[in-house]
Amino acid sequence: MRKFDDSIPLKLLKAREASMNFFRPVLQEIPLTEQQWRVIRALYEYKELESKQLADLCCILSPSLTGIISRLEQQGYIQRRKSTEDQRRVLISLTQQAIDMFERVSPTLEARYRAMAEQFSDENMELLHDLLNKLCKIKP
Amino acid sequence: MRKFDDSIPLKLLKAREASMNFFRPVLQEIPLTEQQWRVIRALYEYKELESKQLADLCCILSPSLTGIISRLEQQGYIQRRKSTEDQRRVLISLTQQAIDMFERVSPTLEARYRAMAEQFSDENMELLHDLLNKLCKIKP
DNA sequence: TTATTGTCATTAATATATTAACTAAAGTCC
DNA sequence: GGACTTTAGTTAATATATTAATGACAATAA
Repeated sequence: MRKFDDSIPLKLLKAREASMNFFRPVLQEIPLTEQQWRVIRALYEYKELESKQLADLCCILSPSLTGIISRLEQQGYIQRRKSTEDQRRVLISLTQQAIDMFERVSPTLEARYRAMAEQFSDENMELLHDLLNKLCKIKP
Repeated sequence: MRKFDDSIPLKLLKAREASMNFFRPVLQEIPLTEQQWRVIRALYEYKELESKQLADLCCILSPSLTGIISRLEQQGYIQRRKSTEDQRRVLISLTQQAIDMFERVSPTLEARYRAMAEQFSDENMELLHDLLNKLCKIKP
């Protein structure tokens, strides 16, 4: 039978942990959680997003996102407004404070990312990106 | 600057989600959570483990494991005993009920795993295993 | 227009993740 | 032996994950 460690989901989890070890210390000093940073990073790039789009991009389920959003709002990092056309939709964007914080912190994280890529090798990096893209497309 | 989607940690997360979609429905019918199954699977293979070893194998932090263990114990799936040499250590093992359940359910999960591997291709599977092993070894 | 159906975000309930603090039991040094 | 340090497991507090259910709004069909 297949051995315990011969499991793709488990290895994906462990590999993610290994990669996150490069970034966690930086985020802890801000302080921001991993998920909060993911949300902020998405909003920095897309400017304004609906809650559902944000959840999909960040791979966070809606009920979790509701809490993350409200905590980030309390910290002054994001603002929300209701869509004028569709009163159900909520549009979310970063505050200037968040933009400033992002631009201050991201160089450090980018440096950590390069350190990780260097240790892993750019070639493996590219290979892994491809494989993960393919894996994301499989459907049960 | 690096784009939002060009992130290894995020892709590892999304790939893991895609792969777990093959197994979640099976586990939900037992019902067991993903983490509970990971613990049971490890114990089925290693027979008896200390809490710390189990945490390391399953990639679950000790405080989380404490809760998972106590819930599995309540459900009659595991039993614990104190080590005789070192009174700090707790040794955990499956009950017969859990062994029976495991042997009943695992064929279905193995079939799902083969379906996943087939869709992804065995070649990609092997390549991904290698890359993830390498990635697990990097240190900040 | 009304009744039906579907969608978006949230709430509720439970399980897990994360960091810090704590307890009990070993191990170490003197 | 006694003070110090370390280790295994747990508890505490907060954040997130997961599924089900809800409320408000929108789209659609009769």
